[in-house]
Amino acid sequence: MADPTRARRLRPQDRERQIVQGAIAFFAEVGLDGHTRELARRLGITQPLLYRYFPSKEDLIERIYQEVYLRRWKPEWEAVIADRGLPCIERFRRFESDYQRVIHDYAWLRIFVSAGMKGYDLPRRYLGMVRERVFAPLLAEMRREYALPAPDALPLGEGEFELLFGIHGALVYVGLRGLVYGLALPEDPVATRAALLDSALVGLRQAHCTVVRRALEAAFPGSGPPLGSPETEQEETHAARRPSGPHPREPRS
Amino acid sequence: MADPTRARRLRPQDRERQIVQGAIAFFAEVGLDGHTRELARRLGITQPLLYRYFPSKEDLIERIYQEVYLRRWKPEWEAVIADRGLPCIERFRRFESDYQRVIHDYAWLRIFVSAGMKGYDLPRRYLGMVRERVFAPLLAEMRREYALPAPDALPLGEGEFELLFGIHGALVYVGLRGLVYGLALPEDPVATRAALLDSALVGLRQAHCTVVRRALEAAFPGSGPPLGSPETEQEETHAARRPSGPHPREPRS
DNA sequence: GCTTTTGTTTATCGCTTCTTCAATTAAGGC
DNA sequence: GCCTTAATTGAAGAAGCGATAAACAAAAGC
Repeated sequence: MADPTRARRLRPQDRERQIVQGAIAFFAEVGLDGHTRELARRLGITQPLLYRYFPSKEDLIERIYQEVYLRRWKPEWEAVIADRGLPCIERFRRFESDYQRVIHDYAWLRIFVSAGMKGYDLPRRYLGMVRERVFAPLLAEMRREYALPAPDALPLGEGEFELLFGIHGALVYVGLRGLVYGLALPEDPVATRAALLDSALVGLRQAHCTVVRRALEAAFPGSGPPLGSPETEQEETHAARRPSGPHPREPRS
Repeated sequence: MADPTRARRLRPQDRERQIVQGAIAFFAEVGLDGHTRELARRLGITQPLLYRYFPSKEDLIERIYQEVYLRRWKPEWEAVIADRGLPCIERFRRFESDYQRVIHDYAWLRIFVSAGMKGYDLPRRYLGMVRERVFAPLLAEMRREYALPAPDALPLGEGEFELLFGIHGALVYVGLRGLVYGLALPEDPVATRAALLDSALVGLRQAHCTVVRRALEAAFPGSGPPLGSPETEQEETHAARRPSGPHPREPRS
């Protein structure tokens, strides 16, 4: 007879999938400190059954990493960066547009943050991948497109990465505010991020050229004419003017 | 005789301060799920002594909120926003410059994130303060400076707040990467944020005018000439051109 | 110097944690 | 319908949690 308190007998493959999916939702909600007993209760199974499928809580979490982060990484992201049929700005726009759509996810963001808080190195490794596989090649392509020195002549600088991470962070923050800090999400987060992204991309080329030109000047003082073709030579960026700029200075730093 | 295993007898005032400071460092490191026994061990006292000073763990945490967040809020932040002797962009620059210096702190950021993960409403309330006490008045001042409709004629829109939160988030992300995700911090985080901020501020006025003009058009279709004086009438922002822009479109959204 | 006050610890309660192992029960093959 | 296989559970161990009460010990007052 059907005992409603007893879990239906499933094929191991199905049970495992159920556990993994349930664990993702559960740990996303309560953090990686969540208790296995509570997880089992939510799944409608007993707690020892979890240990039939995963030798330890840590193994289960490792599996979650595979499922949520490594499996959702798209090689296309690296491909679009290399696509010389598009301007670099557009390549970056497409990357962020899709990347943010993937990570703007309750489980993705919250487990990522929880792992960071617990000192696991998943977030460090993952963002390292973004940096090395996406941002570094992109910056090289931007150097090329903007007629700046190649990375082997002038290594990619921290400031260049920060330009990309800055835009990246602005977009991630939309999700953090809603999914971690508990504020109301924008009515249409995708459109919000798109608008933010477009608006930030406008000044990227200019800022990149400025950063590289300054690094170049620091490395080879007084060498040659200014590099990097600002094809629409607008006003110099605020940053460049600041030291002797027209704005009133702060009384005390 | 001095028993090295026994805690020195302190004035309650001193002991309390010691506990609070120790608890801030401790919970920042391990998260708010940290155990009171471990906290006591680090302080060199016994665990029940904590309960002499704080009736419960929750009370101790509440005290930490006072100390780390409410006490560090600066009324000057609201004052600088109202200072009509400065351009709005400069007011915002000064606010973020100092605000980020305050929150770019191991304990500040990590306890904030931990509280968010645990569903406490501190982060929600705190960011609500930033929104209502800083961003809302600033947007009103920007409307004024840029000759846009006042908020009582056209209420502040989500998109305007997102412009400010976008820049804000880009700066916060510098700290998150280092203090939560475990990546190497920039060599000089203050300079990094300053550069990021300056670079982002360049396009803010333009973007704000665009957002408001669009909201205005949505509210009162076909009413009058374009408002908001783009005194340096550069190219329209990418965002505005996008729907029929010259860039190759993505094959499938 | 003795007493009073109070900062601090020892011992413990009741509950929960992750994990294990033998017992139980359901499904599949013949 | 029985038997084999294996999915699931009950019970329990060892350790840990927040919190409490009584005992101890160091400083302060007379």
